[in-house]
Amino acid sequence: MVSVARLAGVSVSTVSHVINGTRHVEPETHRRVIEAIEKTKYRQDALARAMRRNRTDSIGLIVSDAGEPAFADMVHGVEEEVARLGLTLLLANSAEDPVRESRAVEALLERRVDGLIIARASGSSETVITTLREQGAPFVLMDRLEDLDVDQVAAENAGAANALVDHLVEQGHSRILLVAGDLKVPSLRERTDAFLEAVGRNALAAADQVIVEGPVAVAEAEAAVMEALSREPRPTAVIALSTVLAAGALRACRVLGLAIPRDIAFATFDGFAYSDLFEPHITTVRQPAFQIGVTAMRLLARRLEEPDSSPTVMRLESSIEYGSSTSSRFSNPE
Amino acid sequence: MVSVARLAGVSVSTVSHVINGTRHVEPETHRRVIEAIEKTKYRQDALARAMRRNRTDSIGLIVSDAGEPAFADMVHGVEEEVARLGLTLLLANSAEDPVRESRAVEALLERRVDGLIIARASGSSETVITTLREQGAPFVLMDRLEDLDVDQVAAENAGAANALVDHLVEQGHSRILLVAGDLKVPSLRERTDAFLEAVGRNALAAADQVIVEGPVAVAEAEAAVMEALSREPRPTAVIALSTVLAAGALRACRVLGLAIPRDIAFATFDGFAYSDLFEPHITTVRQPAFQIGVTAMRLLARRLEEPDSSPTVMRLESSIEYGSSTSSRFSNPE
DNA sequence: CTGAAAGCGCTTACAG
DNA sequence: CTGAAAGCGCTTACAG
Repeated sequence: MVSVARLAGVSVSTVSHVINGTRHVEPETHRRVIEAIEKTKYRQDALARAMRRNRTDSIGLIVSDAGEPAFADMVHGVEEEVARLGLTLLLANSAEDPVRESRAVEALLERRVDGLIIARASGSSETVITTLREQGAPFVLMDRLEDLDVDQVAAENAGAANALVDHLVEQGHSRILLVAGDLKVPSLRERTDAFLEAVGRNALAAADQVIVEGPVAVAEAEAAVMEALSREPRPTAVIALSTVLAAGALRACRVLGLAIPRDIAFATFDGFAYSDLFEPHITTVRQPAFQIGVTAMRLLARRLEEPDSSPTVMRLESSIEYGSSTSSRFSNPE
Repeated sequence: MVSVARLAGVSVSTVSHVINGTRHVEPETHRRVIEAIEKTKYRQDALARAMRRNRTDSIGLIVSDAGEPAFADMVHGVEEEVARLGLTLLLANSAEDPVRESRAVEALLERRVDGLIIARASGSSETVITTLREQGAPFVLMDRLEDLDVDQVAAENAGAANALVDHLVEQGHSRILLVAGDLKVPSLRERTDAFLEAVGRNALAAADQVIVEGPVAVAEAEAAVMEALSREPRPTAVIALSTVLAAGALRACRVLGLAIPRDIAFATFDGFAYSDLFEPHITTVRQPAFQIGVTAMRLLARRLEEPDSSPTVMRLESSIEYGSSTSSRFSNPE
């Protein structure tokens, strides 16, 4: 910068003002400075700049795995809104690991992102929230909501879970296996609670329902579902609460030689990419993942503008794609 | 930092040295400093630190879409190695858009990442490379290699494409539709060239082969394949060169009512997540994506340590998963 | 309309 | 073993 100033025969203040357009400078001087910038191949040092401005025009996004379809779409949504606002996105995966999540938060905070969007990891400790608050960092919670007075956005889980159970009951099922996974994850907990409520509302025998709680990875889900489906009387329908759990459960069905829907009905939340192209067509609850991402970024933008506005919690409606996997007519209703 | 120093009754230099363990300090003094740090809830300012050190211990990774299965795995590989090295990863999607790619490079460079790993976007302009070189930023090219004297790593594409054609010929096919996509993408170009070579080697009539060039998005691929499969004589086998192209091609087959493999054989590169769980089982070339990510980070780490070592270009072997989609026996060979 | 100078929060020779 | 001070590359009152 000083060499630019020298070459243009002006002060560094003037160079700074030319670059940032922050005060008027004579056209002629302006031209000389621009020229000098090009000649010296000068690039602004964002670090030094951020240090003075206390802003970086960048925001951080942490999800457990941007490779999972639902998160991938949320990321796309955030990206779209970020681009529209002229900001930069720094993305990090926590791999569902609280330690990596904390590290990512620290790293992003250290890099002075202006705000953070977080889909918290399962065992995520409260210190993450505490850290954020202590630092006074604006943030919004995405997908996995807590009972906290902060900005949050996620899919409306309860209604979809209810509708799914109603659908299965209509198809004549009364013994359902719920592959619930890690109930420390708020979204899974919500879906499970709604499932239980729907079971009661439909007057299904509580003792006939099986809930597989705990598995996180595909292999764990497979093992747990194998076990659950080996007991008598066998459930006649499966609901998996996430893509990973569905993958494990499907693997278990295959190993046990259970055909879908002939031997067992199957439905899932989130589901698989391009699933319309493959058999079986699995009945799937789709959350408006892209829109959730967009909304998260909008909430954050508002928080940045009005730091003292009262927090908003938003729930976006999910929809259900019905497939042959839950059709008792053994045919594809599509 | 100055308030920590005051509270501990020492100089800021001592505080700095305690934090970084960069020189010996009396145990008693050390204790007082630590205490003061805790009492003041002091956090190091990474920006100021980076500014002085000229290092940030972070690296940048740009892919077109971390949501695509192959890239997702490469990202995971990079992440693993990054974690092992105690670094931080900043991830960005280019959405296959040269403008966004440039912006991401600028943003990461401005944030002073120590190095960059890039899977270049399709229309990626040469200025990206030029910028990187001008800045003297260490970088490695991943997945999409160029004829440049820089560190690079990707799957070995030619051998796999050759083997795939041989396989189809063995199954009796002689009219193949290659859904090649955007031939500006080096990996697709390599696969296409190898396809052509294999066609020649197997003495197939060049005029019987159809190459669909151009489509990038799913819908574009669908339209182009629809067209290609509507002409007579119809190809008896399809090879798609990427996940997205395969999705479009499968959609076209479905619209045309072509069953796989009964009416047409189908094979693809990269393929779908959890594809073993669904029908049809599509013959798929799997690149060692995770390992490619790991290797990219290793190459970068070496570059950081030895800036003047000569560049390495690495090719990692792909493998082929054979599925019923290319089985002329109409049965699942698994 | 422009410049000299303070200061952001650190690190690191230099001196003692 | 420790401190005073220069300097990293910027921005921004302050003065003219």
